[in-house]
Amino acid sequence: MAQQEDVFKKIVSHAKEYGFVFQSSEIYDGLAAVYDYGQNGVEMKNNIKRYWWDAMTLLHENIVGIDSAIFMHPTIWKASGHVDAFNDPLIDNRDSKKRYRADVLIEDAIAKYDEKIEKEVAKARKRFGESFDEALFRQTNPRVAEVAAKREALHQRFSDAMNANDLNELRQIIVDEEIACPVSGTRNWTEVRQFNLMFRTEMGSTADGAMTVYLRPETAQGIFVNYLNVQKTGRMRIPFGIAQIGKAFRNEIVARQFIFRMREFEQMEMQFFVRPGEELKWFSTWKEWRLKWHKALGLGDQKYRYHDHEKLAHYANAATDIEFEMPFGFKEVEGIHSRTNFDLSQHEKFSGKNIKYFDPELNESYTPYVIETSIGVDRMFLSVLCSSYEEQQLEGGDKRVVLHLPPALAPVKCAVMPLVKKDGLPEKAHEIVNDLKFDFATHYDEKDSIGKRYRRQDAIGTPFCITVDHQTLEDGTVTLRERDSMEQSRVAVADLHKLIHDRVSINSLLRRLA
RNA sequence: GCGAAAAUAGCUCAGUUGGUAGAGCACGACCUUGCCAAGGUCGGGGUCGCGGGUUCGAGUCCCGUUUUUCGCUCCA
Repeated sequence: MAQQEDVFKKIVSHAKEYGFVFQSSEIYDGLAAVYDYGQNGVEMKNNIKRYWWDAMTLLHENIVGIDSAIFMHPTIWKASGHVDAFNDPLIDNRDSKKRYRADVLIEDAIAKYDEKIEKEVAKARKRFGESFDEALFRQTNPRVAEVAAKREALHQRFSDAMNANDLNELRQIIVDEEIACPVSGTRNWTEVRQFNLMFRTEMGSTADGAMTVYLRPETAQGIFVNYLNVQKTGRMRIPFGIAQIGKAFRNEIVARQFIFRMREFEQMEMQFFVRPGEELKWFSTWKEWRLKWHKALGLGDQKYRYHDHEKLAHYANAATDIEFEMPFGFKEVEGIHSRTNFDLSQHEKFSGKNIKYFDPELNESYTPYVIETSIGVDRMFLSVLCSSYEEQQLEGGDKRVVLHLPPALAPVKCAVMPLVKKDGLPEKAHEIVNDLKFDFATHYDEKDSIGKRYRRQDAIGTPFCITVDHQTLEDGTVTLRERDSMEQSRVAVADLHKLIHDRVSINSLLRRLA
């Protein structure tokens, strides 16, 4: 395990050193759990997105894409349940390290006063028997009155603090009431903090006219609220799917492990709309197909496993994760969920609009059921990077660091280099670059020895190196050096295009899915 | 969020009870070699994460803070 963490550290360093991933705002000491993609990272990320997008939209005639806005009507997040899910003032006890909802702690304290009063009342009832006038007793008994006054004062203070959202006051109440942690029994509390899953901002440039809006915590809702637009304008028939790639934002309490859990991240989601009752059939179809998509990359079939959820979210009737073996263990990369008709029903309820689908074959309207496939682009990126990284021991004691990236995902497809930078070889090499660059990301490099240049390309995962030598000038052939095997073959310049294309195109990956 | 550790050049790191910031690799120019990295000469790059404090003097000691990593916790 310690060794694996070492490898992970090296991968993080490598990602920075070779322009894949940088800490955000680094010259200002960074911003927690936010990262930027560098010149090689963005190419690889785009390739991952292209592979997913094409697999979804080109290979399935009943799936189309959309690109919805990040800002959405705030009520959408009430309907989806996101607003209520995380809106609690929380406080930690430093001794037991338990976290509590501050409002619940205070409500318990109020309840204790009520209990005290009830005890007094019960005692009195016992003492006076039949003749006991409970209402009069509650009004006149000094002990009850004292407790009731305290209870009322606390209740008032509490509701004022909650209404004003005054977290300091909430904490002060807990201190003043001498509320202790039920576990440790101590009163060693942290500050009260409001935990919000969603990032908030304001729409409207004047303060009084502004409306609170949220950065979307998932892209799925943009699909749900548009599904009928797409269905009608695209003349889609159930079953059909809508795909989307886009940024999502979550104010994670703990964000860790490099780009695995970030506050700003990118999702690739496809929502598949089906007839009620057929959702589990489609769930298993997508479960299988999505794994096939992953395995086609050739990172190693044994690195994947399903993790079926036993405890299901309230909206789901089946859910599974596709997990990938990262250096820090098997981790979720993609989720496949049968979301029932929960989201669409909620939007129907909150919007008051009829968004049912009319099924011409059944001649009836219904709210479709939804199968969701949701994959994190950044996690996918990390899985590709981690499984591709190798420190290879070569014969003769040499070492090289090589990224065995799936060629279709590699940021640079080929590098062209003159064996020496004289005798017209650089000119010839440039000629080749100027032809290949229309179809492939192509590098030119003439600095340092040829071996060193090969190693540099290995470090960013370039599948092919093309070397121009004196023979090239005579017969129009070059050496084509392959990244993983380091083997070289003599090929004609005229054949380069086809040889490279067959290996590095997204297309070559897609064909494995057919 | 709690606890622990770390932060010095692009990367990996050294820096003595506190006394003028270093190495290797990487980077740039020129020369040399020419099919699997580390030949020569010269050069660029660091207010030692940031802010205070102690001291004649702080990379080094103290406090705070930011970021990262690990464990717990939280979330899904």
